[in-house]
Amino acid sequence: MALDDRKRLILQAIVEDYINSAEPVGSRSISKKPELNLSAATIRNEMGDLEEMGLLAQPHTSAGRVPTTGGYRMYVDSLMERYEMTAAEIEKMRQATSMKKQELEKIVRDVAAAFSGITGLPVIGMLPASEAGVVKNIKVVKVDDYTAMLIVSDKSGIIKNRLLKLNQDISESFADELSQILNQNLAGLTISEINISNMMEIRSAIGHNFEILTSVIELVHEAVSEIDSKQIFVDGLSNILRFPEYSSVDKVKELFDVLEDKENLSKLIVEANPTNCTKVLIGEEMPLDALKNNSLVIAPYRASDRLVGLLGVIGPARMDYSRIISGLEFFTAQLSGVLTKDFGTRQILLEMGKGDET
Amino acid sequence: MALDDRKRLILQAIVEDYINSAEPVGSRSISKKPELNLSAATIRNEMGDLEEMGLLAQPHTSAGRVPTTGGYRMYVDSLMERYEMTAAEIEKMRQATSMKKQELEKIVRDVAAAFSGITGLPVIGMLPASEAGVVKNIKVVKVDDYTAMLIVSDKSGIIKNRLLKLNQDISESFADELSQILNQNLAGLTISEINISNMMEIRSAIGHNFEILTSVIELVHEAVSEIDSKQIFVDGLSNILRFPEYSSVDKVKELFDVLEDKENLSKLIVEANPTNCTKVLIGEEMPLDALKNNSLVIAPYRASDRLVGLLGVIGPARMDYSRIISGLEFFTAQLSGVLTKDFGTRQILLEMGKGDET
DNA sequence: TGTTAGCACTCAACGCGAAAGAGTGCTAAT
DNA sequence: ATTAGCACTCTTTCGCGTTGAGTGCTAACA
Repeated sequence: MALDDRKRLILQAIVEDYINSAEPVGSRSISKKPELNLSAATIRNEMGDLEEMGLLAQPHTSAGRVPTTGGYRMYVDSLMERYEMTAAEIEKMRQATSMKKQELEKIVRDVAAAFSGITGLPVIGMLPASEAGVVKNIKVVKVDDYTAMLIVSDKSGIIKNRLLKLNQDISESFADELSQILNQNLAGLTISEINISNMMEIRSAIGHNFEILTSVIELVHEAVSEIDSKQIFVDGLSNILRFPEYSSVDKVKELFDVLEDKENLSKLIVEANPTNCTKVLIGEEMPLDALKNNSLVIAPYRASDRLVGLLGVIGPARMDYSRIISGLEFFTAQLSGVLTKDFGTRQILLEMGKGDET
Repeated sequence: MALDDRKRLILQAIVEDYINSAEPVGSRSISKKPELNLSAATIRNEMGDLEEMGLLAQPHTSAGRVPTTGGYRMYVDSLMERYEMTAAEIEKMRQATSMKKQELEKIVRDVAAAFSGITGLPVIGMLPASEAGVVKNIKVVKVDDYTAMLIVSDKSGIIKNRLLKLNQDISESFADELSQILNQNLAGLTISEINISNMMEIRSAIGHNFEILTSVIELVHEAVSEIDSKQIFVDGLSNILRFPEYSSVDKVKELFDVLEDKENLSKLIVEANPTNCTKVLIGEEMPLDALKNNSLVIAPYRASDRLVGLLGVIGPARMDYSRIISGLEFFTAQLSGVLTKDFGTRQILLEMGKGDET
């Protein structure tokens, strides 16, 4: 059976009506729309056809129709119109990205919060996973009496730091010396290569003050592993409570359990694999059984053509795809723009590492 | 009417039964307990008395009794026995605090997560609010080509840092120069005192490179304001979904709305004001109407006698006070121990500031 | 041949009342 | 002072008829 223009219009109308109302839509309410001038009976016939094609379903015999996963898919792929963001939304976005010159993590979190506010849905953010986590440079800086800061940068330009609490005061020159020793021994190594044997070497190089060394190694290791693991977070989780889909606590718990488990969530995002463009996972397309009634829209953000991280929106399958997709693409584009601009031509985040400096 | 020993025993039994079952407890189930050898009828008489005293209430005439706020209060203040933490719980705690030598924030977050795991309740953590946020020392360190790190420490020893992305490479000596200029102009000032006029002064001191300066000032301001505002966070929020008290989404939303609003939450915590010991707010004692069915247990943690921050547990009024209170005191004591030990005799966090060094 | 009005049919949702069950308060006996 | 017994109350549950939205089918119509 062919999906002619009239069927397409009807399907679109049904999907959009359902997205708004959350209630199965009947033939009468569609026949009332002025754009298609048809009686309820005709609509009913068409609905029957659409159901046969697997695009619609009935919760029960005497109910209206509800889009199936396939129906939403058809809508998203070829029916819906692009939503234009309002001036207010654009303004909100601008504000979230205007506090420039910050760390990547803070920028992304701010953007996620703003987007969650606009969509009224939870937003998932993923920060870059570095490649291999190769230590490029380590620096120890005296900050205060009894406190030094350890700054580790890796080859991909990510920077992590840790405070180092000491039992005794150290001189600035000792900090410099320590920096040098650490760099000589650890620069160029990956996290897995930093182990007891390096530690021994460094210990002998220092020759004294064993306690500081142990702490330092511990902290370097910790900082590097943080670089190594991709970070993931969720903002605006409680937004979903507004949807009738989550009127039962069991449903809420099901979703929360997935979203609070970073491991699982990370797997989900990676499986969605939005390598180079916005990806939409609808209902039954979701890889986790617990999420079969939800949808995920996810898109990458970049800094001059290189993938940096991901931003996603999760919600009921009955979400406003048009707004969400347009919005997400707008936001990731903005984010990419900010990152590309702010971090200069030779990207701080992306630079592959050339010379060392200590 | 006096609260004799028998009444106390009965009240205790009722409260504990209700904490376990979440259902109004009837006279029969209490009379079955071997420790008080009484018939249901006798228990009923006593229950009537306890109700008259405002310690129990009936949801409706033919239901069992439920503790009132006053009943819980009596239980917490003078009836309950101290819960002894199990070896497994202590081990979990030990692990959470064993990754020492970290930043305060990370330690507290780890402890909160561990405690949330043990209690199965949301845990609220509050990090120190500094006094006035006086800048003690500012340091600019070159980290990488095009990147420098700005490290601001305040008089109370809190340290914040910001990455500084540059359009051009800078030399280490320029970073040092910048550090010196910033210190000369900003050390000793509070956040509100750092404004346009200082900025002008510094600008004239540098004499060139206006763009870097603007960013630096912005970041200093940002870092100092972060010191100035107390940080607050909630861990394990989804735990509450397990309780029948939150079987309706409205109830969940009510609680979530309060806990997601950091402003409100902060006010709540401050009003609870657990100045020097564990404080329990029960049901109607809660300052917010939306929380009249919840309770909050909150306790301070310290570093050698000086208040550092707070840790709290929030949940239904029907919470296991004995476990929660014992656990929280154990945890805050551990935390205080770690902080006191790790940060040396002259506390890094608490030191009032003596000399400067650049 | 496509469209529409009419109508019987289906099924969830709602409201109502009877029955069950848990627990109480009171009274009288121990 | 305690307890057994009993009438009473009130929620919970279940069954059941009613309602109403919406369908599918058929026959009339353009």
